[in-house]
Amino acid sequence: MTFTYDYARPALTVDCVVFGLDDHDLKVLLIERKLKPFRGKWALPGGFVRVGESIDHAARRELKEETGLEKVFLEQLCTVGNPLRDPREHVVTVAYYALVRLSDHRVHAATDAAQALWFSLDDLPKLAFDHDDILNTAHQRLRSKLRYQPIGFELLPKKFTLRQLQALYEIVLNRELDKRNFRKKILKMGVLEETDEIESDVAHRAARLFRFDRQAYRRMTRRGFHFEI
Amino acid sequence: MTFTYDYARPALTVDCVVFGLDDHDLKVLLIERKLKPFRGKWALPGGFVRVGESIDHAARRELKEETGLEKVFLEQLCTVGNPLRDPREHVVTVAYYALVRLSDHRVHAATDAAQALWFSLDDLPKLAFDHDDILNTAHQRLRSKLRYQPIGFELLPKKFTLRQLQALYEIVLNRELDKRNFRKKILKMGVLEETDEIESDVAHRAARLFRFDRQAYRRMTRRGFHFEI
DNA sequence: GATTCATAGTGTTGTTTTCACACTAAGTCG
DNA sequence: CGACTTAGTGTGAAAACAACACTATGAATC
Repeated sequence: MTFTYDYARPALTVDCVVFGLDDHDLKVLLIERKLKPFRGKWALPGGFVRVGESIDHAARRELKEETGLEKVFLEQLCTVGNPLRDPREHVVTVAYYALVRLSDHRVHAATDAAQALWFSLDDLPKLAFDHDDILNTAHQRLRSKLRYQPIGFELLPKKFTLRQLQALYEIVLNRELDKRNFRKKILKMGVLEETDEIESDVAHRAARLFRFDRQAYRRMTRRGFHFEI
Repeated sequence: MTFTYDYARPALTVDCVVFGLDDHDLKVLLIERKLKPFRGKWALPGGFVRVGESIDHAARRELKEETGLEKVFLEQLCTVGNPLRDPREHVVTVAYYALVRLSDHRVHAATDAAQALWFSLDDLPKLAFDHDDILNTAHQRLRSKLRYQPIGFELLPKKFTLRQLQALYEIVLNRELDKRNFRKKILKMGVLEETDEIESDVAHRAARLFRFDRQAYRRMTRRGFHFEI
């Protein structure tokens, strides 16, 4: 079956920059392409948008199909449509970025992906298409957005210690923060709820666990509160 | 002539939210649609992306064709692709926003637009498609971006008084600012260059004219400087 | 040419926020 | 019980912010 239109149309795809955090590193999920063009090269997971599905849906679907990831925090990044970015024809792609904690997800390649692997951000292969550019844009966006939106909590367990939270900010922002100032600042905001639990299985004094209070955050946001680290 | 593909493709369009500033008001440029669907309704200027042109180019081209505007500051806003947003078929649109000073541009409707008119932001008609949503998103983005990127200068003449600059911020941010604090803050940044001219044709003491020093701004940005009003 | 009028232009002070910095407390491990 | 590791806490100096009112200049009017 084929589809015929009165005017030529660019193809439309979605691509996902998935950031994953473990205890020390920020990584990004890439797939090895099974098909031409760029067969055997590493690329962002993604694929064609189907008629009748929203682009957000397409992004989630492709991410799940190719890497097995689902139910992740996913946000639109930008759309790139240089007509020469794909050697075959004019392909416009809507890029998304996602945040996950590595320990929560097992990835497994499927469909058009020969492999799906986490790469450290400072040890990346050359990517297919203009995916390097997209990845850089996503990394910058992650850094700047982390500072004024509480998206970092997507990268942590439900309950976490302040030390974990601080480490997250230090890894993504790539600079050290002062422990006391950090704690004062984040606690004063009132978006963290102290639980009565402490971490376990540590070989030293256990730290208190906190939880992000999304309700409080939303309430405060409506009243003009501005989150910022 | 027709075009045939193996898989169905959504149509791809661009739409522009053009903000215009006069001395007192922030306005937005709308066109009256000449064609179905929503014939006779007001909408954002925009149209189909052609194969072989970049999406930025498509946005500029459509804006010029339908309203006569060209050489404006134009930046990508977001992409919306709900399959039901257009009653005809699945149409994905890349939205842009633009900033102009009203006095610099005469608009004139053409091609698919029966009229092109500036509307005050608090007196808008109901728009075609989901253009209300796009417009709201653009307005929010303008407000927040104005604070931490020096895009406001796009809305002023090359040389301007500090009073004009402050008025711009007050109009877009919709709150009053203290004259002395505003002047101190913006001058201390060092991104304004004082000219040796003063404004003319005013019936009172004339104010000094300043110019935005883009070079200085770029230099400082590379060194980690962070613009913020 | 004196007066009026409108806007330009300027400083100070108290408050808040930021930043730099070091020790004690608690729990584990041997 | 001593050594080790991380949790948890406060203070002071510097910078940024917010609130606030008067004098200076030039044009217009009489």
